[in-house]
Amino acid sequence: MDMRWKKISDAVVRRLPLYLRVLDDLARNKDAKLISSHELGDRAGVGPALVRKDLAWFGEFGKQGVGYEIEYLRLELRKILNLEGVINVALVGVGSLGAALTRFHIRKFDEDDSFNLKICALFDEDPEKHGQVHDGVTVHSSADMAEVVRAQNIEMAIITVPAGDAQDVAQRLVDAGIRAILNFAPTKITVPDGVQLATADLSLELQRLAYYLQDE
Amino acid sequence: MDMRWKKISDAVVRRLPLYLRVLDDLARNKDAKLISSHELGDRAGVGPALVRKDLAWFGEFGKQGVGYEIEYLRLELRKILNLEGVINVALVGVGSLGAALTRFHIRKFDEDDSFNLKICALFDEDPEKHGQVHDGVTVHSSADMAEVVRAQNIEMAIITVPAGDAQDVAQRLVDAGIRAILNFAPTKITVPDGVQLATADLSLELQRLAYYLQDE
DNA sequence: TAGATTGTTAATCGATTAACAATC
DNA sequence: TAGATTGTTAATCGATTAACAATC
Repeated sequence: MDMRWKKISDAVVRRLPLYLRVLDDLARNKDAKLISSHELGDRAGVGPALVRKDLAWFGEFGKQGVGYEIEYLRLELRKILNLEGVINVALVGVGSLGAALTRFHIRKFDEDDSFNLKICALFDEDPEKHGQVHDGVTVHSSADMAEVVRAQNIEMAIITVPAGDAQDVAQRLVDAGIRAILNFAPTKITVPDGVQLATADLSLELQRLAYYLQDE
Repeated sequence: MDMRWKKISDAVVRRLPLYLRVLDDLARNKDAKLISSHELGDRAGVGPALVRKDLAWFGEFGKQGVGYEIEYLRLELRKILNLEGVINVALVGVGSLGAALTRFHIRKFDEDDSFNLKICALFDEDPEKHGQVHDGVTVHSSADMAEVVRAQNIEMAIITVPAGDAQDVAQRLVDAGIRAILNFAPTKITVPDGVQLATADLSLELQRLAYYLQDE
């Protein structure tokens, strides 16, 4: 059942959530039962051949001459992405950004049935914040990280601490058993092999955009 | 003076802010005067050959047998990235996320001399918010967008409105003369040629991370 | 059946790495 | 000088696109 003997490239994995989002939208609106690689590609911003090649890594989901059944492909993609059940997420650093992202996420989780990532614990160094509840989620001491992660079966974490603390927090998360981290702090952090790291570094993005503002 | 006859690939441009950050850090700490492509690469997470090749697109900045002068390369990179002067940025959608990002950015702008992107106007549909001031920045009506953008010489924008409004807002920003947009809304938006779009789509990133949590 | 679209292979394109002459 | 490191070319690697037989 597991098609992953040939390691799938991250370039492919990055497009799967894009496809899933298109399918979720179509399923919600019940516009149609079927979709071609051409239309799925158009909506996701990807070429039709690439859509077919990406999906083919995981199996044969379409019918020649017909296309892909939206609801079926949607469920298969959720299986592939490991999004069938709820995944519990922790957030470390309850400053204004951390609190805002918590609200943003809890809202998305509540409103969107197909969004299965749930922030279920917050951590902060500041003892003043311990016990606070933000959008229904309790702030814990960073000292209790390992314990809370285990007790609440947390698998993923978001880092929103100041840049100087990010590497240290990442290490503590890894020690607590976390294997996927989304880092908002504007600094490079390193994690051991086997731990996945995603970066949301706004400063870098904005600086890149500045390049394109010149001349032309 | 302009080395950009051969269009530089975005893969290259994305790494320049990474190099710049390393150089900014080194310049601040005055650790050394010189750096080799090997060490710069290590600190930026890039191979040494690639560092040299990236820089070579824009000129010859190093000395054989010696390396790169940190302060000189830093200033050259700032020129290349168009970060010599302050770039004015607008933010549209003053919800909790927009407000938090504003605070985050204003703080970084104030604290870090080498960070030249300044949020100088906020926009929101809600008339209740017009005239509010967040971290020293005033909230304007979206109806006044074109006027404020012109008056304050705004070149870049950040979108933090709900997904359903994002495409519409993007179009209005483009109409107002904005040529670089960072989109936080969890939806695909399209912009005309010549307008640069960066995406900070947390849902997609988290869903991608979920993939790597399985098995192994 | 005729038309459409998949899954897959081959061709192309682009990005990274290795190697090395030039030279500080 | 000897050792080190650049800038650049050639080789490799990987990802995307084109093409098409299979088949619904």
